[in-house]
Amino acid sequence: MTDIKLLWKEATYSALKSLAASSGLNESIGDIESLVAEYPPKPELGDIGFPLFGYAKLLRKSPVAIAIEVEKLLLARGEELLRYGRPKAVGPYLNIFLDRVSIVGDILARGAKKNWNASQPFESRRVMVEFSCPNTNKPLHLGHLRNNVLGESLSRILKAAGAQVKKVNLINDRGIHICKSMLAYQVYGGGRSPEDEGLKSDHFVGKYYVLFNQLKKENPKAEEKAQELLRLWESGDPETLSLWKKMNHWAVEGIKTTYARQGVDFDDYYFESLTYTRGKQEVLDGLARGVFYRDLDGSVWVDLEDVGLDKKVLLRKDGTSIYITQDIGTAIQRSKDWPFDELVYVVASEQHYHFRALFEILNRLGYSWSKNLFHLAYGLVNLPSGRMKTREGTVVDADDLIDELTALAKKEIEAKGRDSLVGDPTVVAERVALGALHYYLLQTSPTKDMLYDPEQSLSFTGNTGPYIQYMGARACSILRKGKETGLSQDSLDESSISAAAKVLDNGSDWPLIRCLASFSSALEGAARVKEPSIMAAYAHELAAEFSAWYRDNPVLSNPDPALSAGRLRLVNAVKSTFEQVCELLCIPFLEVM
RNA sequence: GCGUUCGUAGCUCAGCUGGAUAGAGCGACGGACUUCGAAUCCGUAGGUCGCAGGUUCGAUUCCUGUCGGACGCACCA
Repeated sequence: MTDIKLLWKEATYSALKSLAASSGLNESIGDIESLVAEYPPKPELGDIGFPLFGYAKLLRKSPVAIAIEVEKLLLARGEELLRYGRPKAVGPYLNIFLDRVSIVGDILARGAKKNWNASQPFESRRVMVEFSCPNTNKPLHLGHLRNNVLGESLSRILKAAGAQVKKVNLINDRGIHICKSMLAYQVYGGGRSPEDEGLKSDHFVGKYYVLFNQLKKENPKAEEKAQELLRLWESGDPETLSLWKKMNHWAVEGIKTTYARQGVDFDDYYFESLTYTRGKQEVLDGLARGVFYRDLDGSVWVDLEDVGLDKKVLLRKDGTSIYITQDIGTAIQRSKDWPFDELVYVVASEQHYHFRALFEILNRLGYSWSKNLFHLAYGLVNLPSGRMKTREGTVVDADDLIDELTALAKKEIEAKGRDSLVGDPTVVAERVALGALHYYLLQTSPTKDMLYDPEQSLSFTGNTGPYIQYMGARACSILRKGKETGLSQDSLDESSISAAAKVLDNGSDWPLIRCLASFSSALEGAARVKEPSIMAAYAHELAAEFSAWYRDNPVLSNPDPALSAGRLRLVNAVKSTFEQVCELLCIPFLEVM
C-alpha cells in the first residue's frame, strides 16, 4: 500500500512539473515533499487525494483547472501506470482510485499468519527505551501502570516498525527514602517476613514506608536517624547492607510479579546502587575542559542560562554526585554498552526541565548523540477527587486495581451466563481487566494529564479495550462456525487468493478492506511520533468498521458460496490484524470472552 | 516572577508534517435480540475548537498577545 501511494505521488508530482514546464514557467514548484497525499473523507471520492491549492499561484491557474490537466496527463501515460489505479479530478483535488483487487489480495495474504507486516520504516534503527524505574520502598501505583504500558507498547510499536529495541529499567534502590522504610522495619518489623504477615513482598515493604510517618510522630529524631542509616549504607556497614539487601529483594520481587501480571518485561535492569557514582568522573573531565566551573565552596556547576535554563549543581561541595550527575553517567555508559540511534526516556512530565538540562549538558560534553535523546513525557493520572497523594492515602495501588477490575469482569461474565463457555472465567476476567486498563491508559495522548475515573474504566461498554477484544472474539467465532460448515478455504497460494480477491471487489466489502490496508500508516505514524494513542485510535476504528461490516454483510448465511469463502478469508485477515494490534497495545487477545 | 505544557459537545477524549461537512465514547431521548455471540448495532439532540489579533488561497492545527488549569525553576530523586 505504501509503495503504491508513493508511486502515485511521484506520478502526480512529475505531471505537475511538466505542467509548469509547458506553461513556460521556470519557477520551481517545490520538492516532492510539498505535495501532500491524504485520504479522502469518503471512499466514493477515491483512495488517495492530492490537494492542489498550493500550485494555483505558481501555475497561475485555479486548482480545479490544474486537477483536470493533471488527470489528463496521467491518463495519457497508459497501462504502464493505469494498471495501478485510475486518477480523477474532484474539484480542487486530484484523487486516485486504486486497483482494489491487488489491495484485497495483499490483505487476504495476511491470512492467519503472525508476521505479515511488510512495512518497516524504522528498519535497522536501534532504539533504547527506558521506562518504569520504580523506587524500592513501595509497590507500584496507577501512575506506574501508565508508565509501564506506555513504554512496553511504544517498544512493541517500534519493533513492529522494524527497529531494534532494547527495553531497560533503572531501579531506584538507594537513597533516603529507602532508608526510611528500613528504619521503620527495624523499629516495628520484629524480624518478620512478608510470609509471616501474609503480604505480597513489595506491599510488605511499602507498609513500613508508611509506618515511618508514625515513627516520626513518636520520635522527633526519626529523620536524623534515617540520614544516619544512609551514611552507614554508604560506608558499607555490613548490618545495614544486609537489611537493605533483604528489603530490596522483597520489593523488587514483588514489583516483578506485577510486571509479569501486566505483561511487561525488560531486556536489562540497571540498579542505581551500582551506577550512582558514575558520572562523577565525566563531570570532573568536563570541569578540566572548562565546560563546567567550580564554586568557591568547592561545588561544581554548569551555567545553562544562555539556553533559557538555570545554573545547575553537578557535584556537591563534598564531591558527591546528585541525581543529574548519575543520569549523565548512565547515559554515557549506555551509549557504550549498546550504541543507539535513539534513547527514549519514558518519565513523567514533572521532570521535563531535568531532561532538558541533562540533554544540554551531554551536548556540551561533546556527545553528538545527545540530539538523539528523547523525553517521552506523560501527564499525571488524576482521580475525580483530585491528585493522588501518598500522605492522604489516595494512591491507587496497581495490584489492588487489577484485582478490582478482574472481579468486576468476572461478575460481568457470570451475569451474561458465559462462565461455562469461556474456559476458566477467572483467567479470562483478568485478561479482560488488563485490556480495559491498558486501552484506557493508552487512548489518551501521553503529554496530557488524564482523569482516571474508576467507574468509567470499570464499565466495559463503548470506546474501550473489551470492545476491541469482543470484536476479535466475534471474528474468531465466525471463523469457528466457518470451519464447521466447510466453507473456509485457507490456502494461501496466489491463484486462490486472487480469485477470492475478485469476489471481494465490490462496494460493500471495501470500507473494511480500506481500513485493514491503513494499518501500516497507523503503525508508521505511531512509531514516528512515539504515541501509542494513534494505534489505539486505529484499533477502535477497525473494531467499529468490522462491527458495521458483519452486520450488513452475511458471511456464512450467504447464498453465494464463493462470496462466503472470500469473506471468511477476509475475517481471517481481520482476526490476524486484531491480534497484531492487540499485541501492540498490550491488550490480551481472546478467542472467546 | 520566569519556563514548559494543556484548553475541542454536559462529561472523558480523538483530530497525524496546515486542506474536502471538526469525530468517538459516556450521559440524555427513541428504536433493534425466532437472524454468523445484544460486552453489540441504528437514529435524534448537543460545538463561536478558551479569547483577540496575525501569516495563508485555506488555521482546531503555525506565530504573537491574553485569560484559565497543571507541572517545573533544590548541594531531593
